[in-house]
Amino acid sequence: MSEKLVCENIHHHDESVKDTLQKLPEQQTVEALANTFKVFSDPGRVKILCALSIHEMCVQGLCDIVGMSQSAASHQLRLLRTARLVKTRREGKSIFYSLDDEHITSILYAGLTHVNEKV
Amino acid sequence: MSEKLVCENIHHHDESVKDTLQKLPEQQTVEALANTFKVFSDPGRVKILCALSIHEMCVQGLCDIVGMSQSAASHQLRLLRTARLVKTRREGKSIFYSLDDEHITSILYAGLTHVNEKV
DNA sequence: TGAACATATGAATACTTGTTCATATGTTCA
DNA sequence: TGAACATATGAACAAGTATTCATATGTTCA
Repeated sequence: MSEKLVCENIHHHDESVKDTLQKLPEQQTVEALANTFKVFSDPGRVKILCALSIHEMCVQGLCDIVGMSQSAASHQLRLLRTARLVKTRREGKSIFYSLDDEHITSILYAGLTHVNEKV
Repeated sequence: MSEKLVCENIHHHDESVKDTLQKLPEQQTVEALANTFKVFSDPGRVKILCALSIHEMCVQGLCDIVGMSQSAASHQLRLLRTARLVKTRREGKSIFYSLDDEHITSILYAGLTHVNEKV
């Protein structure tokens, strides 16, 4: 495909590539990683996750907090559920959402550290 | 007032919302967070970042590693540069990319931990 | 039972994003 | 200087995504 682009003086350049390719995570893992981060890539969802890292919350509450319509929030919550980032619990008419495990918080924190540094 | 009793349930809900709203990061921060994670939400970019966490690399090398066209890689690299996740260094005709700081690796690791757990 | 409430879902739409193609910029070396 | 190489960029298009509107499901309580 891109043979034309392959560098002529291959020596150390090619070595680095080979070496790096070996140490790289598998394609499957890379895709799972990207998919995980994709869930964190929307302000609404981040806000939901932050809220849930403080307190479990019903859908109405989350709507109030993120300023989203009930429908929009519900769609996003389905995404979060599918990604196994949140779990639910029914209490009467309401359904309470909470984080599925603590890794989620540590991902948020890792991001926060970066964000705070760059300001 | 007698209505207070009726409102008791709502209050409980409302209290959580109020409390959570206070503890929540600012809107600005939430958006910065989401934008940061958005950069990690593409398999190509994740692969690039993983590669750079192992070794600095020129564009050609990155193309080989991620299996992207030169143009596509370059566009993605601009994104990474704009997000201040990578920095560049020129050496002759080539431009070498490397991670801008170590937080990036820790974000990747936080994600990896989650991904590995869910398998 | 049915009315009121809480949440979920499907379809349509407006918006965003990644890639490609063509071309431009910048560097080296003969 | 010009030819060859390395990288960057703009425009266009295809694919993905978030929201809205309308409606469906499921729960409680009178």
